[in-house]
Amino acid sequence: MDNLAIARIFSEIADLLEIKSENPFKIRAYRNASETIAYATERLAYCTEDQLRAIPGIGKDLASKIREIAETGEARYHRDLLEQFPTTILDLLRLQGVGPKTVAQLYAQLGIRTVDELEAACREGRVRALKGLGAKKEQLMLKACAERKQHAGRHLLPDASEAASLLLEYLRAECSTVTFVPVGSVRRGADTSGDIDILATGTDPHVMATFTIYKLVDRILGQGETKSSVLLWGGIQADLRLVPEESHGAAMQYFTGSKAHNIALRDRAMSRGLKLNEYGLFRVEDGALVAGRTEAEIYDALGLVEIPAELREGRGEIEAAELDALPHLVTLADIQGDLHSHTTETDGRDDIETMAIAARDAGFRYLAITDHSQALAMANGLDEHRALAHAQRVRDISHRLEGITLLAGIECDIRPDGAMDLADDCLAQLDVVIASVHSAFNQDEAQMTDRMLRAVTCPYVDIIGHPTGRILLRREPYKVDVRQLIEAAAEAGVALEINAQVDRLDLSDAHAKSARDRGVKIVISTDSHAAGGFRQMRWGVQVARRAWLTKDDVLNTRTVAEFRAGLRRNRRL
DNA sequence: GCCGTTTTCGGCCCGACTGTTTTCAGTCG
Repeated sequence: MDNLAIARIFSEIADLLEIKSENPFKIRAYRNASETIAYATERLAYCTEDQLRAIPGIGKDLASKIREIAETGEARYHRDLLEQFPTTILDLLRLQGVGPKTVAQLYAQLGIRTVDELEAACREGRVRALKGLGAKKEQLMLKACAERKQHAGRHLLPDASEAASLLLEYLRAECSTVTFVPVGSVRRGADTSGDIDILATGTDPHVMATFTIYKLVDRILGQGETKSSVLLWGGIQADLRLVPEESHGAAMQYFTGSKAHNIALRDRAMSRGLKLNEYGLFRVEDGALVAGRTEAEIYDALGLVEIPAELREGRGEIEAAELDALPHLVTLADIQGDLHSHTTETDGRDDIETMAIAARDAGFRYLAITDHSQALAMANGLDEHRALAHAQRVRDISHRLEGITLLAGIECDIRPDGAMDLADDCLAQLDVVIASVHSAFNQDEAQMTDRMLRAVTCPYVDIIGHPTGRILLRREPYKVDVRQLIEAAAEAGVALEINAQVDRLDLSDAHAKSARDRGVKIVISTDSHAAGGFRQMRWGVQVARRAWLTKDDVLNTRTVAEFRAGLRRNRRL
């Protein structure tokens, strides 16, 4: 039982208690604990009750529940709650604009348990009959249902990757003579995945049976000799395909995709009198096998250097490979610092020093502490006075610590009219300023674009944080004209952020590539709210790689001195 | 449910916005 599984159970308990209108502080205790557990560095299933109780936010009761989950895989309290409400009710809670009170009301008065039932009830005008709900709310709910359906069956990259690596670990242990590799969108590092694809090469006759009896299989969707599909616990589908040794490379290529890349590649094969499929590259005239054992062999036979999986999206990679002009992609090891983090001074979970040490342990040479500004009241955002005092503490601690440099910064809100949330003379005294939108998300495109362009013109803004505001599988980006934003950033010398939070990954790969093409510098930041957050850097780097970024394109691959020299504020001096 | 005590209860974050209201409840960040 890994930490995330325990965290998920606590989070579900919190959701269910909310629907029951339980004591809000009890709910918060479960939610806090869920986050703490998800971020914890050691595996809590191996901890004793005393060790667990030493963790802030985990008391007697929660410690014993963690032990119970570690030993039995489940908590009785959680099961009891689920008996009072159907599990599907939790899907309703994830709809935009639908909270616990509404879910409780919908279930109690209309018996609504699923998104489909809610959709039907809205269409029939039954929802507006409930107290506090009207026709307009019905429309919003219909829209939320439609958005949900659009995302149904998709999963965030880390979820899919984690499920894939557990499955691979199991398969490799059980069938040692067979080679297993992840393919599909997980191998390409796409920000969301529809399913997990695994390729097996070898001759073990038990491979398929081994796959379908995996302990996390919820349901077998299909089972054959060369292809099987299962639905895993948690709703992720996994497909396994078995191919003979001589087709390994061709199958890897074929099943890694993407579709657009494969079509272009097959097209190229055809124009050379060749045919490409999952079994190999063949000559059309006599059917002779030209290549198939490795991917490199296949690309080579098509006159191309091997293309990294992340670039196989049909965005010009074949043309670049033909000229041997593929970028040398940035790696996690190139990253020297992190430029976006929060502490207990606003909505972070750990203090400055704890964050600094965790960043150092994660391999970073520098860290910018960038807490929120005053507009974010719920996060206890900083006004000018507190921001400067906080900056002083950051600098003091930086002097004291070995092996890491702290930069005193801020994540300053961009107000709805585009003004900065803090005065210029305050921003001028900080080392680095990120400007971000956290309010009035529903402005129209003209307003939102003007707002962000105005932020870019502020001479003390160095970086635009999570520039489109998307929350993957949950919230559409705000309506900002990214092209104009990139143009403005290029002219002003403002960097754009790739926020590595797994449900943001914002900029997206496609936008980051446009920014790079226009010469805009990129920073990759974890936006860590706790000491465990620095591990998320890898997901941001994954986006950067898919965006064709090299080490030179990314500001935080530089040393701290080079980085500071490259900031807009210092260049204009 | 956790925490920190002034040791065994009382405090724990809140402002803006929206759609529903006629004074506010629910949701979001």
